[in-house]
Amino acid sequence: MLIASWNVNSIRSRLSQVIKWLEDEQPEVLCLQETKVSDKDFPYKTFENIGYDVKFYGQKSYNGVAIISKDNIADIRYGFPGELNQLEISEELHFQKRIISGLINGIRIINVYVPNGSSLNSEKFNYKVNWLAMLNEYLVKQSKRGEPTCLLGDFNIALDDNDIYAPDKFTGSIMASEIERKMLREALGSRFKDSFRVFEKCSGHWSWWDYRNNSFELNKGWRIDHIYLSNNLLSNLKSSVIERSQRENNQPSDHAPIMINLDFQENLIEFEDDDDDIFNL
DNA sequence: ATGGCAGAAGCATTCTGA
Repeated sequence: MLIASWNVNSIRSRLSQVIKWLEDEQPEVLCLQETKVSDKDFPYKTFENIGYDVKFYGQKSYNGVAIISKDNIADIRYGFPGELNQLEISEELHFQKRIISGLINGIRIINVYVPNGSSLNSEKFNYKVNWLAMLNEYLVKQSKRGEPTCLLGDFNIALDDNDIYAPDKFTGSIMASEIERKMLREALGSRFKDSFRVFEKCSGHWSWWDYRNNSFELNKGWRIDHIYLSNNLLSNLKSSVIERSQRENNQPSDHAPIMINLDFQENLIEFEDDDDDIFNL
């Protein structure tokens, strides 16, 4: 079972590239971030035409997440608990669509687009810190359910110095500060493992390259897109890769897709739903 | 310290991203 994640930086601009990639790679699940489109304008039919189910949670211009799946997506959660049922949010608050979750083949998929945070002394950084605290709470609840869980997306955090092309230049600043790393580590706890680091311990593997300064050509990148697995899925993990070649496309996203392969031939999932629906209050 | 590049909104230019 192939499960992938891709920050596409506008699904409408990247639609043909994403469709081509789905047809070539045939993943069972692809999670998108930064779709940058209102739900009423999401191009879901293009995905249905090639055999994928689509669930999306977006807004005009900014943010937005989606789950694309060959198999049925059940028990969908839009946003954090209660978020969907809040009254219409004012313009100033600029309500941000950054998390969507669903159950696919017995696996809980949690797709996140963590705020960037701009700079450490900004109001946006406070928002990022608060958002990570909400994610922590969400994941604590999730782990109590015992479901096999795959947490993936654009985290906008390089957890380790070897996730940055020039750690001496960036460690301590936005996406690599001690407070962000601490908060993400706490949210992950001992509950989740970074699938990529199961196989690859070295530096030099990036998922994002800035559009500016010839960053891709110079291979100046960061690894800020991650796929985490709950411990009860680790024995099924066969590979975890970054699809770097997609960054070479014409008019590419600034992120490359990332993808894992889970094999259930030997270890079948056994999980009983306890119907304790703490997420839909 | 600032800008580089790209996308959306919307039609000139600003805002946002990372």
